[in-house]
Amino acid sequence: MDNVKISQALSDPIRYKILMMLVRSENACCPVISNNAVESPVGLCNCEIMNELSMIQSRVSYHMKELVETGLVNEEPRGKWKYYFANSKKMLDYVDQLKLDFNLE
Amino acid sequence: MDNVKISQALSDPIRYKILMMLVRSENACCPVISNNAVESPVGLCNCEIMNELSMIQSRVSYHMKELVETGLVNEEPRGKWKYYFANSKKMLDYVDQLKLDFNLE
DNA sequence: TGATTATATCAAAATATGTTGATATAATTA
DNA sequence: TAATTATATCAACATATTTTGATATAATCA
Repeated sequence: MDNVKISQALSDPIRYKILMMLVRSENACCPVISNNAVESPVGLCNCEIMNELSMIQSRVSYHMKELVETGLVNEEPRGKWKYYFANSKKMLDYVDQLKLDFNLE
Repeated sequence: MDNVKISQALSDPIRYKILMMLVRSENACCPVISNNAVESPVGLCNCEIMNELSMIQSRVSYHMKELVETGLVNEEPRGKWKYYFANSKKMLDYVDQLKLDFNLE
């Protein structure tokens, strides 16, 4: 089921942290202009996540791919960068399905 | 973090299904009296899960241990049986934490 | 154009997780 | 008490996931 796949995506501490970072970056009131990505400062690119979490590049790529594949994260290539955005809709769907499956609330 | 551990518990299709079974068994309006466990028909024992899912005994034991360790499931030994109960409180805590971490609603 | 920069992908290795059959423990029943 | 039943645990194996370093691709910059 879809919720099992999403749980699996959330079950890695690095991916969980990355998701939180994406959410925060999108909710920042005054988005930071970083890495020359001036036009659209929301979202984070591979290299920003890499620096933030002190991870090597291929490791970041791997985890971002996992997140994108579940639909929890959307991507948008911009020049030589790739920007990532949390997909709140998907997260809400996950939560709603949990409520149904486990009779919550 | 706690939510990562819980996501990991939910990331196995068998465990996810078992949790749903426990929730359903507890919400049944007319609990089924099964397997001689007459006094307290709610909850499910190892052997019932085993039969229901056609799994060998050690496999069920393994998954129940995982679920109990996260707190998603509580156990109560009764005679030679062990009964399991979904812990809705824990599930709600999980959902609430998701909402906080991912800025939902 | 050539050098640089950002990301993707791959194969190998490391690590973690799940499954099985065997055996152990402990309560129950005959 | 002996046989039966339910569950736990263990070691071996199978499978899946994560990490790494190397190499490839493609956009940008000088």
